[in-house]
Amino acid sequence: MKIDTDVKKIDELLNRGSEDIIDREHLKSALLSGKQLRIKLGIDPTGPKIHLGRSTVLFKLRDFQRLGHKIVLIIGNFTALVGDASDKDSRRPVITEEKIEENLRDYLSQIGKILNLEDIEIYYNKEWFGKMKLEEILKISMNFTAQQMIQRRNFKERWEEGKEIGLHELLYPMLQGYDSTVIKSDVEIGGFDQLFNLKTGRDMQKLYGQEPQDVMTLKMIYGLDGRKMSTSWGNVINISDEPNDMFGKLMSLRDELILDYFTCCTRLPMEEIDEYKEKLDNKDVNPKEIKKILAKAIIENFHPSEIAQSAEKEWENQFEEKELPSEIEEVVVSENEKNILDLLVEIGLSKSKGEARRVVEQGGVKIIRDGNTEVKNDWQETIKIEKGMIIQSGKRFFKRIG
RNA sequence: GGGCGAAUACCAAAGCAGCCAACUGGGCCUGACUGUAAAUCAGGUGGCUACGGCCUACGGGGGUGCAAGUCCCUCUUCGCCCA
Repeated sequence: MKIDTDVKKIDELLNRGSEDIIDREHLKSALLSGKQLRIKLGIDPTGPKIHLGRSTVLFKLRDFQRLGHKIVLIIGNFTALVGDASDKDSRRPVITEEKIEENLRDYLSQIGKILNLEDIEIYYNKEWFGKMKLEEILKISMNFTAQQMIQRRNFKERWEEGKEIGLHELLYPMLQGYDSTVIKSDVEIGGFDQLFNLKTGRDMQKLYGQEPQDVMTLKMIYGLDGRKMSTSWGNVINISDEPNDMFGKLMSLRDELILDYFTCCTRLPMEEIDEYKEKLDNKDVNPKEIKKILAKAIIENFHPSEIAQSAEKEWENQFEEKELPSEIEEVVVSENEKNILDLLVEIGLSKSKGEARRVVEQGGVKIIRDGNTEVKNDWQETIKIEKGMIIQSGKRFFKRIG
């Protein structure tokens, strides 16, 4: 494949959404040289789903791929057993091998939505680490000191706070760096918190007599609520989310985050994004309209554009026109009448009667019959069950009696 | 090997015998406002209930006592310090 050395594209590649690049000049001239570069990304298969926050590196890889460079994925099925500490302030639980296998299957199909998997190299680092001898590991370790490893910010913090740091965690950057020597990477990219690991890769390559890779870390994008995007916070958008769902989540994004999302999670031209920025700054538009464009653009990364369109329409109907969602799950209730709390629990809108009672008392439950909406706030009420009636709990949850 | 300390609900963290289904903050849920938001405000956040209460819960087990997250014993796990 021919390597694209268009300066404009290369500049965008280097600047868009990136945080640190070492060594920037070196990387730029490598990209301009016309030589095919090997771009490494290490993947730690600890969770089954890829969220938007973690997808930014995949978009960046795609940029490299589209210029004709070779993507090399390292599946950290060995290092996952150790557990990288980059994004945790306390020790990550060690994950079982079976679990890793399980996650892995899902992973590739999700990655395939962004990258062209036909033209990619994939390695499992268990291949080499599984066979490595203790002697060799010790030899490598001799080249690093505890002080060096502990410099890393989150180790330092944990050290100072008296939190534990597993000995194995100290080895992690070294192992990740060793991967780079095996696959002879020219560039390694990673999230904003990967800088230390990536730099260790440079050191390792030097030790092995290779030219050190250039490294690029990407800006972090925040979760919906402005905190770091993390599955355990529940503020994530997974790239496998249903389009309608994804649209709704993106619309509830904080306004301040709009531009970052445009930059990092879409590939709309920067000129266009700058226009949006200007409009937002001048308060020329309702930010809502810009968010709609964003939501569509992000969905189009993963789905055909008709689907993004219809997600938008669905959202507008439901939230702007206050119409019912076009698809409501049907449930069957055998009785003719039922106490409202029992009903809510039975059809799955509440997980206990206590919870149902709270929502009812607070006016969150509505019954819709023939287009007439009735708020139910008496928890003792018995509801007559009719086919086709709709029960709504809160703003977002609906069930239809079938 | 020795010493000390900790384990509380989704998370963090109070409580140190009765007023504890457990302060407070975050999260989450509901409502108001709004741009669907964010911010703000109000309410809620174990289960069941004949709405009087009842049951289950403060790492596990055992004990003292009318009464135990709260005291004692023991086990487990974790942290810190000394060697």
